[in-house]
Amino acid sequence: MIKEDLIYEILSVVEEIPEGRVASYGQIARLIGRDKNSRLVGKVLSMAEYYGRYPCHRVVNHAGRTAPGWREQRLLLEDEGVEFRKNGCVDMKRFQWNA
DNA sequence: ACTTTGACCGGTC
DNA sequence: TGACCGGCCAAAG
Repeated sequence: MIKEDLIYEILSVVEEIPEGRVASYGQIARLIGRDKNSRLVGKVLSMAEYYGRYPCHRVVNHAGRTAPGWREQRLLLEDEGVEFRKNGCVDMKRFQWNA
């Protein structure tokens, strides 16, 4: 089990990510004052569907890599205008959300 | 109490 | 970017 308050904090931040923008796990972790818990953020997001409808597809790792085993994520982002490089990574330089 | 496991991160080269 | 590496920390076994 993961603490409810932690889940709420993470999801409330994810909810703020604007369309056509992406955020990294570490970035989320920092925004909730837990800069060292980026891995937990990923864990929570992996079950985000269970807690409600959140734009969890706008979260990638620091290199701009999309989540493993989730092919749809890339399409969802492209629909919002986020561009990918040949290697399959988001162009963080241009699309990372500056909160 | 100890070990392993993750949708991870920041230096450094 | 990319590869390599040591660090992080809650959870589950």
